[in-house]
Amino acid sequence: MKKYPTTKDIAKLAGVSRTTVSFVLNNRTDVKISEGTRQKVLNIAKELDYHPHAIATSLVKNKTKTIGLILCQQLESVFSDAFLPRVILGVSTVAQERDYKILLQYVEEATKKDTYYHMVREKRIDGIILSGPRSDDEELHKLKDEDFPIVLMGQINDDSFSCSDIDNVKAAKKAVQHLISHGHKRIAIITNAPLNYTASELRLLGYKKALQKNSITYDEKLVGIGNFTPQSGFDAMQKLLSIKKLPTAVFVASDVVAFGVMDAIKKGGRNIPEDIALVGFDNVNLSEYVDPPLTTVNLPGFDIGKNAANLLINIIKNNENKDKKIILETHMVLRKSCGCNL
Amino acid sequence: MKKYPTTKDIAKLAGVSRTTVSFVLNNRTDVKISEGTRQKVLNIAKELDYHPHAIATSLVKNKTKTIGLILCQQLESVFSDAFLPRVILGVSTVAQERDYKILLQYVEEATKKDTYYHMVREKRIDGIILSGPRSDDEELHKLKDEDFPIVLMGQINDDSFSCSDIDNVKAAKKAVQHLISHGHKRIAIITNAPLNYTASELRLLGYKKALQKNSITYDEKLVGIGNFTPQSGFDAMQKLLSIKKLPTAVFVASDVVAFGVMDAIKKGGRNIPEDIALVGFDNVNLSEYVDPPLTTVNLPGFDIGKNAANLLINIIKNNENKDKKIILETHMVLRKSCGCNL
DNA sequence: TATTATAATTAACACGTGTTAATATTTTAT
DNA sequence: ATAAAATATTAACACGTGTTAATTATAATA
Repeated sequence: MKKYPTTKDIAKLAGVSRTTVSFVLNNRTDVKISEGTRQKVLNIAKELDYHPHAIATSLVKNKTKTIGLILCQQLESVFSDAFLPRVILGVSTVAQERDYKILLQYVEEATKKDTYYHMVREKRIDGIILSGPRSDDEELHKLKDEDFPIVLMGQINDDSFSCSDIDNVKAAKKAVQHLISHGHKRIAIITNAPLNYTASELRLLGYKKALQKNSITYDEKLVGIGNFTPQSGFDAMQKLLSIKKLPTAVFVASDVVAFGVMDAIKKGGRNIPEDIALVGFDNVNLSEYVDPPLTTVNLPGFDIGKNAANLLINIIKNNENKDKKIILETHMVLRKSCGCNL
Repeated sequence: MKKYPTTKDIAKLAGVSRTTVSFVLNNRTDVKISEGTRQKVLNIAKELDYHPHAIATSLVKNKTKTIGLILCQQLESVFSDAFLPRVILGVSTVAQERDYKILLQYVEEATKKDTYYHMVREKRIDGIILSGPRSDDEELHKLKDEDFPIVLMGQINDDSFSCSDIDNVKAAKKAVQHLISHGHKRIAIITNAPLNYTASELRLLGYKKALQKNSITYDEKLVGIGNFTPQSGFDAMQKLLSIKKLPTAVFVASDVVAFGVMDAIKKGGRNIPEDIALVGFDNVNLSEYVDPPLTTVNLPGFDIGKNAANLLINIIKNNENKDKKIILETHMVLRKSCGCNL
């Protein structure tokens, strides 16, 4: 591989010290450099196509200008994740704007021991964005105790963390309320994930609140548990179809899971929305194209990613409290599956 | 933030030199260390919870143990990318196994000037995996000239690059052949992307080859151009539906685009596969759950990612030629949209 | 002209690590 | 007991940068 020029090379060619070169290249206004040497250095730097050695800079400045993006997920869910690309894009966009790099790490729930904590202790990164946080994550609390900059995408039951998220309770409540406004009274829910996932728990809570507000009694038999995949939705729906008194509507807290649900309903010989109305969650790119088009709650992945990155970088630069929360509002996207006449 | 211990601290506590500490921690077998001091150093390191400073190590070793994952995509296509998560997972899995980190960068086609070339020159990474390479990418050729380790995910018309890919021609040919074996003779194609994308061009070529082999004349009117999104498929299909003599089958070189195509066909009042049979490409997670389930070509994203990472790391470690290619075979996933009776 | 203030430059150190070559210590052979 | 060999340890440098404090060159003032 090619050997690239250093400030030493520039200094030698310009006939000045390395210190002077450093001052010029860093535009230090507090120290006087004659315009002559200044231009000489800049020209030579340009001619050599000089790029500063980021590693060396990191070492001396004790800052890597790199944020860790930690993705905690079950392996299974990765393959049906329609959300990730836009989140990454959001984080990436802001990072690029603000001159940060992204170090990416997948953490598989099962294998996880010392994983991202390592990256921190190795001093490779200045802060982390953690997607899919878990309350029982020891590494997370260890880092928190060491006062390391952290932003969660999602939330846990500890209010002292910064996070970028949506209001899951409100969003779910709104979705169920919509079904109720269509006249439904027997409404089932199929969650996006097991209930130890905070988002899943909160969406279920929103469901309950909507029922309560409309004096509909909560019936545990109408609760199915999804697991990120269409298959899990298919299975949960089949189970629901086997109970005596069928629900007339289902709130599925994930579009991807809902696709499996739709399949199960059709295979069971029922029509959507006539026999069973459906509302999903996420507004995945394909929801518009399934049959019937899926009414859903928009999950602004791009913005969540952007907010997380901005928040983290602010914290790193000490411009922000370490417990600030950015909670986005969501809106519903009305299509045919809920029974709306469009 | 906390101040973490260094080898200096260990040395002081153990009453030995920093050099000795370094020898012990690096398990240098070529240099003799008495078992006593050895244990003493190890114990203290453990007690202090010492982690080596990766940045400092990088500087001295001139190796970052980090690979760049460069994602060249149009912004638009990110939002309907069902492929990315599994690719990332593949790369990540291997990287973790082989003790490498991943530096992620999105490169938007439009904005791109000096982007990932910077990362290289800053010496942040030891090699790159480039997804969505373009033949006219100057940065790419500059890096190549500098002998920098590169692996492409996809291919360009320059045989000297290493790559991890599938045989697009063969795969597309097989897909079209399948439609022909169902008795179709008037078969349209809707591409996954504009034709300056290599994969798109190659799949079209496979389509042509299948026709040729079966003595079906190629008709340009039966070629639609997709653009990653369902919407583009919808539009292209509507155009196809407007010609006099309709095709009886369509090969859509992307499942996601195919979802739009299906929508257009249904809205046009035709049935799949009775009026128009369909084969897709990618085997996206949802293909199984649309109506009818989509017959498609399996695109092994996870393995492509794994192969790319393994290949790159081999190149970095000088265990591999810089022009090695790993081309995976694909298989078809038969469902109902092609007319198969399952 | 001598003195002071200001502008321009640099020597020397720091960051945390790996490595080479030299030195100190112990063991073995004569 | 002494020389030689083997074992154990470390001083000193290197990686490429930023920064402080000191030095030199120039301009302004008394």
